[in-house]
Amino acid sequence: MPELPFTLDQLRILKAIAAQGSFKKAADLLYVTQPAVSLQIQNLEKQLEITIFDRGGRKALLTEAGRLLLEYCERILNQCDEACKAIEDLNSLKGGTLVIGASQTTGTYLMPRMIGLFRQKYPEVSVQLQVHSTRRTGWSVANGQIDLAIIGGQLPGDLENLLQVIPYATDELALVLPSKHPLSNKKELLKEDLYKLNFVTLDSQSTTRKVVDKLLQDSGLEIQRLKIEMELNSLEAIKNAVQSGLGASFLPVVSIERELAAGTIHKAFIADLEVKRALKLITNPSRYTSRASEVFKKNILPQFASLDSPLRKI
Amino acid sequence: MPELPFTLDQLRILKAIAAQGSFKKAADLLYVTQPAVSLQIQNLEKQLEITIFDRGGRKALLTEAGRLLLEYCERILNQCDEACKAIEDLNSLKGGTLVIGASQTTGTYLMPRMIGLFRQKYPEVSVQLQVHSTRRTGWSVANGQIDLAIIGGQLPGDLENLLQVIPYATDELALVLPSKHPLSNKKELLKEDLYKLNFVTLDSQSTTRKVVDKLLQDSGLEIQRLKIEMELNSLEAIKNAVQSGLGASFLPVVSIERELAAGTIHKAFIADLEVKRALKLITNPSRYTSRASEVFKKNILPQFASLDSPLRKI
DNA sequence: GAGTCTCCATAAAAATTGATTATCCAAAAA
DNA sequence: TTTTTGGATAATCAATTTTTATGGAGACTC
Repeated sequence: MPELPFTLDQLRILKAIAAQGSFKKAADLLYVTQPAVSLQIQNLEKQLEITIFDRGGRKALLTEAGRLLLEYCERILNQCDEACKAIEDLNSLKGGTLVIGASQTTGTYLMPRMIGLFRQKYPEVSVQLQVHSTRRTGWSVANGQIDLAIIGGQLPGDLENLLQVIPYATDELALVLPSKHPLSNKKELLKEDLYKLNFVTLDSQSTTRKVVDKLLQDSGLEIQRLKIEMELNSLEAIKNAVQSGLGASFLPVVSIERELAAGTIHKAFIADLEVKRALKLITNPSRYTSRASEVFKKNILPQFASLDSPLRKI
Repeated sequence: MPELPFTLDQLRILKAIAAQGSFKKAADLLYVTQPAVSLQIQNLEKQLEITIFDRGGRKALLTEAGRLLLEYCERILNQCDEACKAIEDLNSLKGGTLVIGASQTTGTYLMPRMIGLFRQKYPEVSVQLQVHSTRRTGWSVANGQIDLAIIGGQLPGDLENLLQVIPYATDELALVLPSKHPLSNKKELLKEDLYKLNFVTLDSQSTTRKVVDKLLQDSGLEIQRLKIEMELNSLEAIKNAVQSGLGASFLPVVSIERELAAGTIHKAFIADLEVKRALKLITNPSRYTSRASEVFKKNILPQFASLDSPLRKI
C-alpha cells in the first residue's frame, strides 16, 4: 500500500496558483499566508520529485510536469466537489433510496398511498417497496436490506428481540359475502352461521390466513368445521371469487374499500366477534437510520396510524 | 472557496475498511493503529454529517451514505494513482514532450538524425521540432516554448546574456559548383576565382547568408563584386539550381553529403579561405529543465558534437 | 451460561505536521 | 539607482494525528 504522495490541500493550492499565476495571490485567495503555499508546493515538488512552477519571472508558470499534474488535480478536485454535493443531497433528502418492506396486504393497499405522499414531499428520494412474507421481511430488516417495514404477522422469537416493534395500526379482517348471498341481508350474523358458508381463503402458509384461523379458534369456533371451497394465494383473486358468488372470505377492510363502495361485495357483521390484527412497524435499532427512513417514520406513517398507535403521539 | 470536508487519507482508510470489512484489518493493512482508523472515520462522519459504517455486528458494513461516498472515493483514489503514474513516467522518460528548436540547416539535416537516436532510446517521449530563424528560436527558448535549440547565427545582444550559449559544432559552408563546371576540375581555387562565378544564394535576410557574407568580407573579398544569379529561400532549391548548372553557392556540408557522394555536385577548395560557422546550443538557465531535455543534451547531442565542443567532455 | 476473544470506542500523552510572523533575497519596475 | 513586488527561509507556535493504554459490548467456546 503506497503512501499518498500528495494531499488534497496541496492540490487545491496548486490549482489556485495556476489560476492566479502567483503564489501570493493564491495565498490571498485561500486565506493563508504566502509562506504556507510556498512550503506546500515545495513539499509537493519534493515528494513527486518534479518541478511544478518556474518562479523566474513576474508570474509563476507551470512546467510540463506542472501542467500534467494540474490536469489530474482538476479532475480530482471536481470529483471531490461532486461527492460533497451528493452527500449533501442525501442529507437534505434530495437523493438516496428508501427501502420499505411490507406484507402482501399492507404492501398492496396501504403502502402505495404512503409512498405517494412521501414522494410528493421528497420527489428526489427513490423508494423501493419489497413485498414479502412477514418472516422474510423480518430478516431483511435485521440484516439491513430493508430500512423499515410494516408487518401483520408474528415474528420469529429471535427476531422479536433483535428488532424494534411498534404497534402501528389495527387491520380489521372483515367477513365478506357475495352481495347476492342470502345471508347478506341479515343485519348481524351469529358465529354458527359461519359453518353454513363456503369459504374462499388464502393458502394455509399465508400469515394472514394463520392470523384469521387463530382468531376464530380463540373465539371458540371449530375451524375444521368451516367449509373451504378453495385456497388461493392472492387477495385480488379471492376478491374476484367472492364477487362471483363462489363463497365468503375474511379480507382486510383496506383491500375492499372500493368494492364496498361499489356494492359488489357485502361486509357482514358477526355478533361477539371481531377479527382484527395488529399491524406493526419494525425497524432495526442496531443499524444506521437513514434520514429518509427517519422522515418516513416520523412524518408519513403517523398520518395512517390508528389512534392507539404510539406513532400518533409524535 | 469552500473548505475541503475530507482528506485523501480518510478516503484511503474508508476504502480499506470497506474492502476488509473491519476497522482493525484496515488498520493493519495501512500500518497504523486501530484507534487512528476509528478517529479518522469519526472525523469524516462528523464533517460530512453522515454515518458511514454500521459497526454493530462482526463486520463493519457500509450504510447507504457510505456506499455513495465509497463510489466517489474509489474514483478519486484512482485518479490519484493515475496522476502518480503519469508523473513517474515523466520522471523516467516514459512520457512527456521535448520541444527542440533549430535553424533551417540544422533542423533539416542534423536534427532528424538526433531525434531518431533519442526516440530510439526513449520511444515514449514525443519530440517536437520547431524550425525557425535564429532570432525567433532564441526568443522561444527565452520564454520557455522551446526546451533547447541549436542555432547557427548570432543572437540579439539581450538574448545573448539571458541564455546559456554553448559552442556545439562547426559547420563548414562549402563552395559548391555544378559538377560539369569548368572550374570544378581545378584542385584548388583562388579567392579571385569567386568573382568569375555566378552565385545562387539564400535571400539576404537569412542568417546563413549573413554569416557567409561576413566571413567572405572578413577574408578580404569585396562581396558586392560577386555576381548573384538568383536568391532563393530554400537550401533544397539552391541545391537543385546548382545541380542544374545555374551557378555556384556556399552550402553547409551537412546538407550536401548525399549529392557529393553521388557526384552530382562538386565541392571546391579555396586557398586561404575556410568558410565555417559555429553552431551553438542554447538553453534557458533560468527555467526548469525537463528530464527529457537534460538527457537530450547530455546523451544525444555529444554524439554529434565536434571535438572542440565543451559537450564532448561530458 | 460463564469465560474468552475479538473488535471498536475513548482518553491522555507524544509526535508530527502545518501555519504564522519576521526577515531576506532577487528580479522587475520606476 | 531606488523602490517595489513576489518568493524563499527560519524560528516559533498551534493544531492535528498517532500512539499507548484501557474499557466495554457482542460473538464464539466449552
